[in-house]
Amino acid sequence: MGDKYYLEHDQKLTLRDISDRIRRYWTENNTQSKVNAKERFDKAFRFLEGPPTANGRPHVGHALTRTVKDTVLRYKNMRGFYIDRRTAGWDCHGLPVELEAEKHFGFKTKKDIEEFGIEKFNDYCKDSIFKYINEWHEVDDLLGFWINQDNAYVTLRKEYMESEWWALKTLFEKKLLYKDYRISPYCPRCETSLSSHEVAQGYDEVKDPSIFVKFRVAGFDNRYFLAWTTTPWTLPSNMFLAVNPEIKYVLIKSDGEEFILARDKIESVIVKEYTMIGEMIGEELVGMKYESPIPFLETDQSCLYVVSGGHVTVEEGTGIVHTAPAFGADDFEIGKREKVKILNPVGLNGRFNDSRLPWIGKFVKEADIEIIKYLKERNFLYRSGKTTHTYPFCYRCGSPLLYYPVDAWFIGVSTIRSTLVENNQKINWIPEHLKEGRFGNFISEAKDWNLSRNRFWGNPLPVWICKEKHQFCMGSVKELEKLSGRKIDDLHRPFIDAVTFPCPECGNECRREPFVIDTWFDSGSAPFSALHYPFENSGSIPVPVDFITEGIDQTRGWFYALHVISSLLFERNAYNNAFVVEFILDSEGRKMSKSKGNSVFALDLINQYGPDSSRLFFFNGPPWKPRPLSPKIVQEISTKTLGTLVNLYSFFASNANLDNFRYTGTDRVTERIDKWLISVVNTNGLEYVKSMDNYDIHEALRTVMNLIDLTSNFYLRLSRRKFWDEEEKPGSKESAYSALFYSITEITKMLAPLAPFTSDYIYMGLHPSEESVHFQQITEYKSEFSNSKLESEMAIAMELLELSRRARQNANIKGRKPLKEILIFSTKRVEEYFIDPIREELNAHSIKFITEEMRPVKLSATVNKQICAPILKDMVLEFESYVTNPSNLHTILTENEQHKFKDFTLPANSINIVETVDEIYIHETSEKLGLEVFLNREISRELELEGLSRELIRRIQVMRKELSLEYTDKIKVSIKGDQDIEMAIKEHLLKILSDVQGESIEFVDLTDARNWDIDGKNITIKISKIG
RNA sequence: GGGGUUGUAGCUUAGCUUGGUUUGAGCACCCGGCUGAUAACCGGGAGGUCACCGGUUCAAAUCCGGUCAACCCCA
Repeated sequence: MGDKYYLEHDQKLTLRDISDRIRRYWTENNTQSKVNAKERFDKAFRFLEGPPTANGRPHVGHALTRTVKDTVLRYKNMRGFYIDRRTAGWDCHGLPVELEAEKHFGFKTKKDIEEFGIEKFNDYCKDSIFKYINEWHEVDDLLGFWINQDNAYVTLRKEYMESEWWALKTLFEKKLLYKDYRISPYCPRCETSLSSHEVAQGYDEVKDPSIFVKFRVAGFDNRYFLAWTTTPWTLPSNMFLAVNPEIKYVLIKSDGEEFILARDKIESVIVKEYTMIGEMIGEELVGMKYESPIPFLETDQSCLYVVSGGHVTVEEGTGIVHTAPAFGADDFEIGKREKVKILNPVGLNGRFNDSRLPWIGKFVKEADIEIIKYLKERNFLYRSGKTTHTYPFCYRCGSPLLYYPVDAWFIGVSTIRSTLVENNQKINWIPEHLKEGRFGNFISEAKDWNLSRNRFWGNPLPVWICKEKHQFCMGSVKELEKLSGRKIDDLHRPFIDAVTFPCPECGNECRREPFVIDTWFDSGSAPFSALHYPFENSGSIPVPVDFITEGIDQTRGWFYALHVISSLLFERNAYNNAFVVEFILDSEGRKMSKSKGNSVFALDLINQYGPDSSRLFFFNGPPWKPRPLSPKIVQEISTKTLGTLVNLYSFFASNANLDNFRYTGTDRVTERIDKWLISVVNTNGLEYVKSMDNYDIHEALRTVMNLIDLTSNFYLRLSRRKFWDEEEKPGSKESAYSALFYSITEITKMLAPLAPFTSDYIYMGLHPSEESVHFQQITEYKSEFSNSKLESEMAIAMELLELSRRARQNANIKGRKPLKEILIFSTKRVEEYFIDPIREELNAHSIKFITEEMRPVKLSATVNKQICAPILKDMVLEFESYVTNPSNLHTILTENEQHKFKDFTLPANSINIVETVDEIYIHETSEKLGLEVFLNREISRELELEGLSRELIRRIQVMRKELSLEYTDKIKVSIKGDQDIEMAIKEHLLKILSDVQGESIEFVDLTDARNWDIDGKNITIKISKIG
């Protein structure tokens, strides 16, 4: 026996053990950084990591995106690309972090935080964001996510924040960063306005009051405008009623009162009988004065009249819209148009704060009931009820949001819509439909971005204002230091708040605007801020990066922020390829959520199944379709792919070591079936590369799985005897070993980006002198390397084997029983050598190819009486005996168009030609490939005995295995059976002995022998090891 | 209310771009077989209204229109 050149696989080693071993190896050898060493490559692929916040545990969704990232990057390495910016990143700021901190301290309001101290509060925030960083690192390490953690970018770093300041100043100078007083969605608990994408996350169904309110027309005792609202608390702030100038309105009389409302709404609004008094269009109502039903907030301004509003429809309500400019975007616009100072009796905490109101101090939503009661008592309520609709809540704390007028800073995104759309054309979206679908639609109607947050833990808005409203945006730390004359170490609040300077224009003190910026601007700035651009790395514009991937929820989050910021600053797209994945569902197909308790953490997944199995699961089907996480599926894909591959390797290594085989190249592949395998590898390799280049990773995996299946379950199944029998002809073993080696090597390379641990284990086993599969390049497969002729020949062999098996089953002849003869007929050209690989499986003494005439079928003719009876009448019987007489068959067969009988001419279909297969043959047909097989079913005594001998061999082998004997261990065999058994053994003694490594067989019945049943015969066998 | 995606066997899915055998696999199930690599494999069976309705066409899972359901996004 030779030395063990190829690593012998220990069958007890689990996939997990393998990954642990490889992980250790990578760490010890510094493989990760060596693989991506810049000098190894001459081209680059630029990546950008989307930064998570590490204040929560990583779950399966994170494992999924990290797997996608890693797989793509490893593949690109193996295609000759240096991965630029393979660097981790962490998102640090923002409301979610603050909320965790508030929870921790038990704070209820912003005041609590201010009293506690912003510095201490922010310190806590800063500490909490890396609460789970160790678990994130552990997941990345276990999963094999090769990303540089040492140089990770963190959005709270001074340099990072400074780059954002540069960006903001750039926008400020282009007048794209501006302050405005606007209605914004506002959380009264967090006391801050929110951006639209934050609002989007918090819609929920809610029951609200639905009331119809009477507004008395000025100068009439009994005539009212009817308006509808679901927010009674806004009624004290009513300043106008809005009508659509083009809609038809009516004046009606009902129950002694007169009402004005849209004509189309009478039926749905008016509950009692009514009479029509008059009809008009909305325009005629404009300007009419009315009285407020809740007149506490009297104002000397000109208001309380009807205005026109294009937004008014008849879909809901009455066609007359109660307008409180303080509490709605449309309302606010009307207030602006009518040039009024808006009435806002609600404080920033969401409570009434105007002493003229009886509801002072009440939270507005809680005042609804009392306001309804007030209206009712004064007969201003036409009717009331409840309605269910969706309403926005704060996505973090759950408070209902108010639409509230606040000072805020905006980025003028809406002005660059066309640039956004243009740049989107340059992006390859995976899946494609996002481009024109969800993402495309969104950017084409992009709104201005509310950037400011009235909060604490974030990058402070770098804008200073003096009391004359002169504004200064700082574009760098240096600039601020120069103006303020102070050294600035920390840009965070509260330190930055203390920095003031005299206004360069008027000399008054400039103070910072008290906002922090939306944390989405942080992560959206990553392409340049992570590089401290342009203060450092200013050599080239940092966008676009080549590849990013995140979950579908980031379409309007990170993908959007990146796109907008890059378009604003650089007029470029931020990324060339955006790979968007869907959620992983639980095993029942439900969405995972904290509240349902069905979330799976990344660690649990990896610990349960191991890294490679987990990774492969993610590519079982397209990752952009939501898929359930079920143990069965993970198991299945793991066994099929990794299990089979490991066993392929194990088979190769143990046999190659025994035979002292060394791979030197595919030029030693000489045998047809081995060449076939090489061709199949190449054909599948082409498919693989095509799929991977298209980011169809799941299709690439399917291709590799197919290749593994063909290699293992077809090629090796048919070839394995070659690996342990004596060589049939010189070089045939080398040929087989070389082909198998080549196939396994190629498979490991293709699989390396997907299942990096197992692949590396096997690759290094095959190549003891190589450092890692991850240094390798994917083979340049070429279509001219595929031998399609050979592949289609083998397809015919495969089909023949299948036909034979089917036929045996139909005739109830098991595969171990040799057949006398198999006849093969094909309409296509089939050479005898096609069947060489399957000859043994066919198990027949004779296999013959036959021509059509040789097919063992009998033709006979019968009469189709329905056709010929009307023609022949009483001659039918005579015709029948003519037709069925075999001696006339030849004549009948030669007549193609019509049949002649006596004086009659009969149509072709008057005679049916029937084919009967000779009964000693079993017949199976493949129409697809034009193949027919005929299996001779006669089993002679000779065949019977040979079959029996194989049955015996099989049983003895099972017993050898049960005793865990080595291949080389010799045994002696004791058998007791009937005469046939003894005869079979005598006839085939040498074959049996050599197959089972037996020294001798004796016919004795031992008491401790094992009983077997072979085709109804009772046999006892005992084997014992010699020596 | 508007938009997007999906719908093929109990489960996971291929085919749909470009219409053309009887919708193809795997898992699980049943029957049979093979087996010194494999908890693997092979053959057969059962299991499909290709969500539904209509249209175009000689021909529709595939193209078109509509409906329904699930999920997601928006308002």
